[in-house]
Amino acid sequence: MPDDHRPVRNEEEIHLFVERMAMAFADVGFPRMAGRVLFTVMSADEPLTAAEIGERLEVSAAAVSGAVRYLTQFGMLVREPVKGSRRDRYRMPGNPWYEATITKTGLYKNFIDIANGGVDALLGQDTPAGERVAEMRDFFLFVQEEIDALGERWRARRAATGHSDPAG
Amino acid sequence: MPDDHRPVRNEEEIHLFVERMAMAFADVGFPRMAGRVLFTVMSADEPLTAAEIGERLEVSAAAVSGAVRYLTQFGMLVREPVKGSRRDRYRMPGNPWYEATITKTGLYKNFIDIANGGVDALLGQDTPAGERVAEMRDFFLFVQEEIDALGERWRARRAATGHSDPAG
DNA sequence: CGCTTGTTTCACAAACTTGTGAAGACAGTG
DNA sequence: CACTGTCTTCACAAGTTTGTGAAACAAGCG
Repeated sequence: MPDDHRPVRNEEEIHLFVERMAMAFADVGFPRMAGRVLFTVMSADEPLTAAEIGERLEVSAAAVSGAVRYLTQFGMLVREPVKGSRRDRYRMPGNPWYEATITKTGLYKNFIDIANGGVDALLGQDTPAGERVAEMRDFFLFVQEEIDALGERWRARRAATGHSDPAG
Repeated sequence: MPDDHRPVRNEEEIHLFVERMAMAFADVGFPRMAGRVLFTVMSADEPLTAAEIGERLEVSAAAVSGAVRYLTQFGMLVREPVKGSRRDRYRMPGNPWYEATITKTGLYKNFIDIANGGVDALLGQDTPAGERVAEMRDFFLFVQEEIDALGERWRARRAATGHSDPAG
């Protein structure tokens, strides 16, 4: 028995964090179960198997299967076969997914394109309606550009505070 | 009959814009009908009555009622009683709602708070899990700060290109 | 090879969302 | 003070989403 004086994990509080974070993500369109799985793995010190994820969340294997398929598709989760076992392990990628998610998402790109169509349909900016839509488009355009630049500043800041830049 | 050579509105295309924009907003959690009403009013040159909105969208008065209640709550739509009539008119506010929506929304604030709870639950940043969650929190914190500053830059830019700063 | 264990797929059930019609409330008007 | 036109509320129906259990599938092991 190792003489281990570290405090033990408060699984209850951790689970609360997982559920809250997943819900916050669900509120902005992220699939519910995918969020729960994602943050379960994130809050584990070791990579987890599908069965372990299912246990911790008390959900079916089917639900886990669907969620990890979704998550690995976008590189938010990495699947690792375990040598000499049928099980796979799941872990967080080394490159933080949220950075790419926020900065590369093109969230506003969609708004901009549609708003552009609106300006055309409204015969340019010479009407009150056209002017309003054009202004909205310009704002989203501005935000999109700013957020593109933001990713660069974040990486610079992290490098300055002594973080490496690991790959997934 | 006025000798008016302006091209006429292509209502079909305009409606397409309304529906697309509403759907794009719905995809990020905005109520579907509220979006349709919002962009219908936005693409009208004159303020509209509830009945007119209902006609254009071919939806019930009940649906319009619910949507405008939602929208006026957040100042995205302004309700104006019409003198000598029981009808109200709805128009876009002078202060563009999207600016406040994006910059003041505290979208990331929520993530930050929850992630903070996660770091606590994970006993600080001394574990792999705690470190991961803390890094995510720091990123959202960074983004939130940047977006706060972004609003200021946008207003400065608009002022420079000769826009006034009207109130709602 | 068949057995055992773990994963994926699929049809379905439960829960939730969303918009409707109908009834009710409200405010000007004659 | 009833009438009329407008807006709001409410119960419900239709459509979605979401996760489950069961069955099919896959892969190591004896």
